[in-house]
Amino acid sequence: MDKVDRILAQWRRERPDLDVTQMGVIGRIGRLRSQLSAAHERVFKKYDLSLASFDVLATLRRSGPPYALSPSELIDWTMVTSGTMTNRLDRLEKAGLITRQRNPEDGRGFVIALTDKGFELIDAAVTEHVANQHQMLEALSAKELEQLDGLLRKWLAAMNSAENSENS
Amino acid sequence: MDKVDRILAQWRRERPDLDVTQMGVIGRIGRLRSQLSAAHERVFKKYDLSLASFDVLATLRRSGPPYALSPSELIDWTMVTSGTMTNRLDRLEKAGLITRQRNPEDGRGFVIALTDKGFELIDAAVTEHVANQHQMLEALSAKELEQLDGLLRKWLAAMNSAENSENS
DNA sequence: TGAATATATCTTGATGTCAAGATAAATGGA
DNA sequence: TCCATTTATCTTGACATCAAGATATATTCA
Repeated sequence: MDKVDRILAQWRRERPDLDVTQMGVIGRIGRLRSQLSAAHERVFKKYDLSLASFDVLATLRRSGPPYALSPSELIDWTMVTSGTMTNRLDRLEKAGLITRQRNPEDGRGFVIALTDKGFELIDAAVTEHVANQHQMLEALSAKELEQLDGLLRKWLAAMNSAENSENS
Repeated sequence: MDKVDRILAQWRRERPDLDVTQMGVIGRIGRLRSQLSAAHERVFKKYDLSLASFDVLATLRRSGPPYALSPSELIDWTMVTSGTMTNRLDRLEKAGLITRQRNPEDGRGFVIALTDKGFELIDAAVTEHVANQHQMLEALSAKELEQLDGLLRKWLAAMNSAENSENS
């Protein structure tokens, strides 16, 4: 009987007309996400990073040489708004982790690139990050992990197609 | 091959020394959460609510008569800081959805209670909210739902106990 | 070629959140 | 009784985010 179960029990008492079966899974996703975020932040802080800055640097790093993308490409990967990305890039530039140069082939755009310092920082951080994620999932067996991944993948695919069919 | 798969593929190419198996599940939890939030907000907006205000009103509603709790109790249920709760209560009070009175039995504390308007609003909103959650999970069968819930529950319990054993 | 439209990014203003510290009241001994 | 500590809540200041609008450049097609 965890906190989510207690919430469901309260609703069943107060609103027996509602079927709150789905609320458990959805509630657990939310709680899990915030626990996972907190666990992630502990590693990020060691490198003076936030989830926001890690996200951008990691996207540049895994894109491969020359470790450079446009703000628009970064927006696509990270799924934030353009205003948020501008703010993230401002901070990273100030910290000397990225450079921001006009795109010579498109005067509207910029090229965001990792500096050497940025490359080294994210490379070290991601190593520890991955080890940390291993720990977070220690409680589940390989089989359970695979099962969970399958279910989440299916659900996510359905959510995405529901969202897309909305604006048609 | 969804976006998460593409991210893993990039890491495997760029950092073959890392085992990124766990990153898939964790990434999907995050993406799912933001899709679910967005889907929730669509209903909340119809009632001029945000996730933040819905959260507080729903906690009061499901606590049962007299639909009143202290800020501390609300903080426990919603897992936000005291500063965040003060801010949420300020807005809800201004909107006439709750009242905030000194606790006659403890001069340090307050009693937060639903107004009639607040009660009616949250009761209508939660009805639609639950129907909305049904839709979000349409893609999974009852069996899959149960399986998913079991895995999430196990994982969450492990994360919680890991967190608690830290501060000991 | 020029005007209309589309695209890339930045700016602005409002919200929501947290951490740390302030304030006031309650409680627990000496 | 009275001081030290604890508890409940609010305040402050810094961030991060989004939506909407501004700006500048590119593209399209009449």
